[in-house]
Amino acid sequence: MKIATFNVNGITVRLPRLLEWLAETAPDVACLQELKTSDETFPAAALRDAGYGCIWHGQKGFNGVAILARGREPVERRRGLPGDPDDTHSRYIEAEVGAVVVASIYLPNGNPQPGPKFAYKLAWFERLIEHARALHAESRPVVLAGDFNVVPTDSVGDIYSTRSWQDDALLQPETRAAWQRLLEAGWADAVRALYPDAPLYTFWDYFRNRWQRNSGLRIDFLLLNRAARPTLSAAGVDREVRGRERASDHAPVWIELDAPRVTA
DNA sequence: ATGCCTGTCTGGGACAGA
Repeated sequence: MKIATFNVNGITVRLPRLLEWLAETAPDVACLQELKTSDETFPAAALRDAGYGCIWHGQKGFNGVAILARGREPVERRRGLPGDPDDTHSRYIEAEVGAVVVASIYLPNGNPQPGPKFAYKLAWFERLIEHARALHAESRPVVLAGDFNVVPTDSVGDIYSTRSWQDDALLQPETRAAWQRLLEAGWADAVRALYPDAPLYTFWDYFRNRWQRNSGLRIDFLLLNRAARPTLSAAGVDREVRGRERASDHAPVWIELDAPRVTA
């Protein structure tokens, strides 16, 4: 089963690129972020015509997450994280697709920091860690996929250079500490697990020719719980998608899971 | 030193993104 995550940066303007990528790579599950459109204007018909059932949590103008499943309907389990009834952002949706549980996550950016947006980011991260605790304990395979808005380390495997990013919310110690606590609960960073040292950038800013210079950041991830980890067989970043006309500033990331093992 | 681009909603600027 191929599971992908793709921050589309506006599904309306990106629809041709999204459909093209779905046709080329045929993921069984695709988690999308930054739909930037309301529930009413989500292009469900076009995606169904492309062979994908979908659930989505939209929001006018910004945020928005979706889960697509090839040839089937995702069974929604939850939209929005627990822990803050006043949180109006559409950043989390969770579903069952066959034997697998999948979450599409758009963690807050948090800039500028310090400030209320950074505080919101850290608080949202805490809610995710808390919710993920129960997910990790499930006996079924669980995949947390999305844009986590964190650069895990200063290494060239995660960022081309920190010079322009020292004060950015994505690199702050508090952000990285939250990321580490999430992983320490047992989640495996799937793509990194297969490629321990390679640059695995998933985002290149639109300006300053950052794509052309390969000045990228690794901020999109697929995390696996204990049940999913042994089934991981392949992973990658569809970098070429970032170089196309009218591209998102993120590239799709994907993993391949073998059929879940049956325990005797 | 700086959203330098891009998308969205709007109604030409502002906000958000990372």
